[in-house]
Amino acid sequence: MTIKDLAARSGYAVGTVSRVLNNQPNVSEKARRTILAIARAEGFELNSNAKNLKQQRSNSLLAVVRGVYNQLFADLVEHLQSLTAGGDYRLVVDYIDEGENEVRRARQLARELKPQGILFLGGSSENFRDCFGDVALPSVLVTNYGGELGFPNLSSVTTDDRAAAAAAIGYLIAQGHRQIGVIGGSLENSDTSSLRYAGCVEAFQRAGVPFDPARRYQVARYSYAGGYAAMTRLLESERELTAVFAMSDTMAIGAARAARDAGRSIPGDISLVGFDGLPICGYYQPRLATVIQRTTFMAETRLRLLDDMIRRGAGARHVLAPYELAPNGSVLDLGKKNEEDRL
Amino acid sequence: MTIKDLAARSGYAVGTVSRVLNNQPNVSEKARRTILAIARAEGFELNSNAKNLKQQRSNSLLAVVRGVYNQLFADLVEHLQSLTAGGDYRLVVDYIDEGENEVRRARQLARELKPQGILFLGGSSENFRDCFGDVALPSVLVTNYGGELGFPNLSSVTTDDRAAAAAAIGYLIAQGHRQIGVIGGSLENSDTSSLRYAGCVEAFQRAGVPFDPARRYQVARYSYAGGYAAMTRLLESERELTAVFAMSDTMAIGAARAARDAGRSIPGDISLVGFDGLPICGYYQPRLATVIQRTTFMAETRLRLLDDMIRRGAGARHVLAPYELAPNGSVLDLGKKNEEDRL
DNA sequence: TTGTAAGCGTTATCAA
DNA sequence: TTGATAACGCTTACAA
Repeated sequence: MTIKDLAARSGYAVGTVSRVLNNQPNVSEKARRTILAIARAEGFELNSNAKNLKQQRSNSLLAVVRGVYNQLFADLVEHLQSLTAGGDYRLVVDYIDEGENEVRRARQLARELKPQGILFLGGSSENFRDCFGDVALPSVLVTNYGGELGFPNLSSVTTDDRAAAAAAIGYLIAQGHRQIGVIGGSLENSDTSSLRYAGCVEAFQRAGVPFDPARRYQVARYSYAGGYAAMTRLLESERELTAVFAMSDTMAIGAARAARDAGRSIPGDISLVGFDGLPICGYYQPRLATVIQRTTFMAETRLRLLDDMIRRGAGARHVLAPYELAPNGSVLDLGKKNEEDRL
Repeated sequence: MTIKDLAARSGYAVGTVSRVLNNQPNVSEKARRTILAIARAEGFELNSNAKNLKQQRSNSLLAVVRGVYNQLFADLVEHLQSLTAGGDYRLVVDYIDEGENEVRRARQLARELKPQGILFLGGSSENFRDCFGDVALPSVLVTNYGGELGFPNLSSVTTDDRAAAAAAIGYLIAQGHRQIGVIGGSLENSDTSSLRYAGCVEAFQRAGVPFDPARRYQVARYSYAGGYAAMTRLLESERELTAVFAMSDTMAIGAARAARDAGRSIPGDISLVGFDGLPICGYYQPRLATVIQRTTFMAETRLRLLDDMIRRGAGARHVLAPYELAPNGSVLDLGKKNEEDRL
């Protein structure tokens, strides 16, 4: 079933059929009704390959997700999906491993799919610096700040990772903790981790609390198992630790398991703060203190920025998403505890 | 950059270029080398719209995922993604809400994308009975048994939900529990829930343990919040409950939170068994007993079945995936406990 | 308001 | 082994 068949069946020419199907003007009501009726009866759908070929573009948005096991990305994709569901764009999601180059991948897929824009979930500045140059499509980088890259077609929506991490450390310090470990990603491969790391260091310095990265910063993959392994190493060498900040909730939960397996209680012996604000935080035992990233806001903003660039030719913008520190049962108030101990 | 340009640049004709790019025979080594060199240098990619238009099909597999917040599906999609990553197919993932009709959606998308096959994650027999008739593509239904539907182009890979649920209940009974609640999906909308429900009833009957569905079966959405709400209702009306089986790990974790918020301990007061075998089970506190679904096996089998149907014209097959009951800290051995109490 | 026809980038057939 | 060309289904000028 093609528009030719529709034309034959309706007695109109293909041009008219096409105009009707695309809601264009200059078509008589009669033609519109007749043609639509037949189309509906036959369950006719335009062939998007032919359409895209002709128009030299498709109606799709390409989302390249780097890091398959990242629960936060899953959340974001879900939001994106439901936001685009009714709209003008079709979302094509592609997942790649953390080790791969997301920009090169996007470039290749873009040649093939001719999407209208690209969304990057996760990614590293380095790859953008190296390869983004010849990507001409409007793009949005999520969970990474793209401001200093200076590409005119690359917007970004990201949490202020530096400030957010500093807030997490500040919170632990305010609760009386001084012996604090940090679990995060590799500082070479991950901008996000680097920014959060910088925020941690800043918070420690500001409060005059000593922090020896060589001993107290443990690199891990963003997964339960990664958090588990990192915590195990921390507990072995740093016996006097009273708190740990993990750069993702999944790592924090892995860390909690490791602590318990090592005979430490949460938060009795070790207080724990995560990052992301996944739904599980409120259901974990104890409820997990975390830095909430506003996924709904981020998803909406992304789409808006991208749409502005595509439809209105807007320039690149860089938006910081609000974050929120969520105190919870996984953190013990040491000040209070010491006071009670004195009594 | 099109193959015409490539032809001009290389001095060969488009036909030759096309043959080279598609690894076809009857091309001289020299032509192959020359053309590939230029293509690589220019970063040339075939336009898949034109290709698909011409070939009347694409190289994609369509995966329609029904139930956006289902963590198990996320797991399965990840597996699928990594399995297809290097291969001949491109995976296009589409997420729809639990309320939507997955078959109708697939039919529409199929017209547009011309995929080679369709994967359904989640779905209900009813929709298949109503709408699958005019879907001609090889398809695989996952997490739902499709055997009795009798479509020649619809395979299925599924856990034996009935037996698996019976095993979960049997386990609780073996541990001495007699007052057992069940949390699961709507029996009208979800085949999976219905099968698991039937397995529960069967296990109760076999063991001679009374079970009043009206009071002890609570319908919930497959989410933390759904489990929480269902558990809250259960605890209010059924004070003497000692154990609960939830038809997903997420619901089980929601239920655990509800129990604790109601002042009950896990597993001291309430034992808990989940379903799916998500990674979180081993990290939750206490570790969550569950019925493990073998996601890797399921993902691999699916692809194999689909590939057999596409490439070798194989008929529909219905495979039951192995499941495994994983006992864990969230279940209290009441027999043992009673014995200890006596001493 | 409608019809006609060119052309999008590719594959595949047939002739050379 | 290579080249020329029709065709895939659609959009869009342009003509009627």
